[in-house]
Amino acid sequence: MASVSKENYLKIIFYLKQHDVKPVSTSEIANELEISNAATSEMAKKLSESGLISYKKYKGIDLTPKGKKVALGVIRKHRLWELFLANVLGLSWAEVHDEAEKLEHISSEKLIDKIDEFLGFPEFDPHGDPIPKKNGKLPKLTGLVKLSEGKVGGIYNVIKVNDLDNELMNYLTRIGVKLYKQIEIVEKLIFDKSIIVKIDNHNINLSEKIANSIYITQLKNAELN
Amino acid sequence: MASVSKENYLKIIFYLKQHDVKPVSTSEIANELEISNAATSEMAKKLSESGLISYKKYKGIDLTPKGKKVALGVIRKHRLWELFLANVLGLSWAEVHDEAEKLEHISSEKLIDKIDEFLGFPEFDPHGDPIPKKNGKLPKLTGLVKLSEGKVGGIYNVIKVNDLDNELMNYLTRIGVKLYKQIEIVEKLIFDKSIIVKIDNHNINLSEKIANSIYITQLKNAELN
DNA sequence: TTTTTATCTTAGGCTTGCTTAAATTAATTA
DNA sequence: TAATTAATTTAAGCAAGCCTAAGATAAAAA
Repeated sequence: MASVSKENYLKIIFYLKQHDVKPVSTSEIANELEISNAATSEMAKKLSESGLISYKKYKGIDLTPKGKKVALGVIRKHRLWELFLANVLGLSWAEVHDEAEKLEHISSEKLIDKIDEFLGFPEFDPHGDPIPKKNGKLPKLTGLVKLSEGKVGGIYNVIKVNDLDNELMNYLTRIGVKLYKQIEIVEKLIFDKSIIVKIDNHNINLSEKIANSIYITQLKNAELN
Repeated sequence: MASVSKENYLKIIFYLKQHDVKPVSTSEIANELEISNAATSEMAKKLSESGLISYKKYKGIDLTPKGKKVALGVIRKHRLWELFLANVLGLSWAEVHDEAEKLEHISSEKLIDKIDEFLGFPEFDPHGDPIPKKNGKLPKLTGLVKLSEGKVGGIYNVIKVNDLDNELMNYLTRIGVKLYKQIEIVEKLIFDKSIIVKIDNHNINLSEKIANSIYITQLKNAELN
């Protein structure tokens, strides 16, 4: 079992690799984790000895398949916890990250699987990021569409909300917009491009700006509703 | 913020003090935590310096009000998590303890309060132990009665199950007996002292032995049902 | 290509929380 | 009360993870 620190190193390496093909440098990691380069070099040696990363002095770091598996496991735990904390326990979207950052390291597989089951095996977390499956597979974000691009009469699932603006996030929470929430587009007003949607059987008017911040995906069985 | 280790010391000291008026000795703590006496002596010095315990060399340890508050906070977290894991996420009664042992140290007050709220501010955990309130008050176990002592027609709440036997616990879980579950006594059979109860609208016959392992408390509004 | 600069690693040190072994204090018994 | 035994504390040391400062290597500039 990797320690909390080791899991965090592996997680960060995984994230840094997503944006770049080159090996990750020790200083990039040090920057992200806000620790010294020296500490990162030391840890690189240890992780390499455990077979979790491949590392050549001065040449940067790559995850081995074993290390990638650990990283994805941690990310899976993080994202499932975020979703659970937000949708089940009602913590604000601003709070869930820090809490999940701790929970991801101490939750057993069994507990995580129970949470996964409780949530109905969701594919995306409150930020719209894909939740790794038990087998390590990452769901693909296909057909990501803005609410403003949906059709009148269509029933959609919220799968991502731009969390750039905290005030917006709080407002959305207040009116009941949360991940996996069902939304029906009742009417699109042409003169101000706002949209009337039905949430929890209430009709609400959302401005163009808000409708552009909510990403949706069509329900597989939308026709049945 | 006390470290994980320090929280565990304080928690154990609190438990050991419950059974005895005398100060707790360092070796008792060492025994419980399965560490050396030397480590305990060292830690005693530190906790004393932080004002969490009162400690005189060779004379044993007592919690200060400050230390007691921390201990009760940890115990509150532990017991709320146990109940949540068992009743909401469906982990077995055997599993919840180890999981809660980790969760208790990394959960924010806010998260715990949300769990408390989600559970409806319960007073007892899956083992029937009282859950400290936010203010540190411990609910009293008054009127603890065995199911076998209940009245025919009475509607009761399960508040404690003797978890001495794992097979029994699993059986009870299977038939739906869990903490805070409502149980109605339908009939008491005299010839074998077994009891027919209604759980989830099903009638089940419980042997005398089982009925003696389930502790109940009368619902305040039993007459209204 | 050589020099300079930027990046990375090693060396030595610190803190937390543990260990074993030795020393000290308290308790028991003669 | 003194001697023995049991309990407790101190001393020295170890591992994990961090730090700063110094040294080594690679990259960029001259």
